[in-house]
Amino acid sequence: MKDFLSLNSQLCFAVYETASEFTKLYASVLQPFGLTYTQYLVLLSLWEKDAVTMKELGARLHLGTGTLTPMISRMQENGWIQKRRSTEDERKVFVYLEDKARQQQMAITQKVAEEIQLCNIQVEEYNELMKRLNDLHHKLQDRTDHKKLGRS
Amino acid sequence: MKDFLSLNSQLCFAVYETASEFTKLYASVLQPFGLTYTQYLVLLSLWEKDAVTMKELGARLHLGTGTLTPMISRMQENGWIQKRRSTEDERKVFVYLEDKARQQQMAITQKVAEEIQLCNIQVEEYNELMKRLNDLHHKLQDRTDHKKLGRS
DNA sequence: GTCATTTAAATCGTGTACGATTAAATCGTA
DNA sequence: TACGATTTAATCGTACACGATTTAAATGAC
Repeated sequence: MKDFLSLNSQLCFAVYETASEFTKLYASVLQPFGLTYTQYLVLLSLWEKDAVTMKELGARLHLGTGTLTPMISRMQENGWIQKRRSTEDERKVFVYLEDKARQQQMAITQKVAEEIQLCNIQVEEYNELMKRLNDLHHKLQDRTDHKKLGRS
Repeated sequence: MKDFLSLNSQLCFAVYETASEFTKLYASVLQPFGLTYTQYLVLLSLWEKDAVTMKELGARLHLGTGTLTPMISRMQENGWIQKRRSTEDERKVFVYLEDKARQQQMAITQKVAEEIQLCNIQVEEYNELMKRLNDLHHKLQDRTDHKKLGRS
C-alpha cells in the first residue's frame, strides 16, 4: 500500500503539472491573439471540421454545455466564430468559423510551432508520449464502459 | 507546416483529454469523501510534509495564492486542515493537517487504489508514462528558464 | 392528433486557475 | 532608526469545468 501511495502520488503530480505547464506554454503564445488554450482547441477542432452543432463540438472536446455555451459566446463576441440556430431543427445550434479565424490560422500555427521548437522535443518523443497518453486515456475509458455494462 | 499542425493538434488533445479523464476518475472516487482532485493533491502534499507555509504549498503544487487561498479556506471549513498565522513572522501562514485528514488517509488511498486497479495499468506503463511526462515537463521548464536568462 | 418522452441548449452553483493589484509585515541599509 | 524595497497573503476580475436543473423543440406511441 505504501508503494502504491508513493507511485500514485507521483503520477498524480506528473499528470497535473505537465498538463498545466503545457497549457501555460500555449496560453503565453495565444495571449497576443486574445485566445485562451481552450478557445484554441475549439479552433483546432473547427479547422478540421467546420459547421458543427454545439453537441458535436462538445463531444469532440469532451465538454458539457455548462462550459461550452459561455465560451462559444465569448468567441463570437471576439469575432472568431458565428453561432446560428438551425431552421430545420430549432433545438440545434450550429457553429461556423468566421473569416478572422481562417485568416489567422497560419499566423497562430506559426507562433505555436516556434515556441514548441524552443523545447527541443524530438518527433520520436512526441509520438511516444502521445502513444502513452492515448493508452492511458483508453484504459480510463474502458474502465467506465465496463462499469456501465455492469462490470466485465 | 501541415505536418506540424496535425501532430501538434494531436498532442494538444491527448494531453488535454487524458488529464481531464484522469482527473475525473479521481473526482469520482473522492466525491464521497467530499474532496476535489486539487484538494486531494493538497492532502498528498501534506501527507508527505506537514506544517508548511502557503508559499511553500503553492510552490509544491505550482499554484498561486489566487487559487490556493480560497481552496485552503474551504478545506479548513470542511475540517481537513488548519491555517495558523505564524507569530514569529506575521506575514507567514502555516497549514497543518487535522486529525480527520490523518485518520482518513488509508481509507482514501484504498479507494483510489481499487479504482486504479480496474484500469489494468501495468507498473512498466506507469513508469514509462511518468518518465515521458517528466521529460516533457522539464523541457517546458528549461525553455522558460532560458528565456529568463536571455535565451541560451 | 394529443401528450409523454426524448433531445439540445441554456442556465445555475460551486470550485479551480491565473494574472494583477493591494495590504501588511519584515528587512537592508544609509 | 527611519524608510524604501522586498516578501507574503489576500483580494479581484476573468475564464474554464462540471453536475444538475430548466426550457423549448421535436419525436413517438397510442
